[in-house]
Amino acid sequence: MLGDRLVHEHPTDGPLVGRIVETEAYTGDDPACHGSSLHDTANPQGADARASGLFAAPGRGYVYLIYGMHWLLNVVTEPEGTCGAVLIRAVEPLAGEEALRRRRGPKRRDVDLTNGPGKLAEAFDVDKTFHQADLTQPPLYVAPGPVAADETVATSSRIGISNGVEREWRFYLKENPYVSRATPSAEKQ
DNA sequence: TATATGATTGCCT
DNA sequence: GGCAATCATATAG
Repeated sequence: MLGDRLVHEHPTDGPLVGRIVETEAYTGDDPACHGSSLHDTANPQGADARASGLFAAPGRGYVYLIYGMHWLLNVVTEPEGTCGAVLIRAVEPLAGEEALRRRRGPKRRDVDLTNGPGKLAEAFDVDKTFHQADLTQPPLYVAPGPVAADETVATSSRIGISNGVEREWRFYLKENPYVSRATPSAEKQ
């Protein structure tokens, strides 16, 4: 999904477009995944549990409120009935920057608009509205895009989790300045 | 029904 | 570099 475009045809701010430069993967047998407990135990398709969205059909949105203040945007990737999704952690603004900046606040630097999962969700006006929405159709969708020849896809362990840390399922474009800097040191290549 | 915790960010020292 | 904000979901009583 790196290089793909995240497009939000916003009703008042016009088209907002970002290039995906950082992602993380989560699946059902992964202790860091919200659906893993369901995977092991109860009925996975339980009606309105938060994590049930992870078992939806591929291409659906999985939007999750973390720490009571930030929305994280995921795209469900596994077949219906299987738990799995990709977290979009950072994008590079391609269009609608004025709107992104206005929503994020006037004193944000360019890079600070979208270089984190909570930041990009706020900038793109993504919230629970898009939970389980179809991300192959407007107003919010992902369109295929290229990775340039001079760009390097790097991997590392995932950020901000306490389980499954050993899995290096974070993918990002190494030279891109819009990749989140995570917590200080633990950057790998 | 009550309490603990997290796929984060931003403001504090 | 450290910590508070704030709420949906999970787990305990």
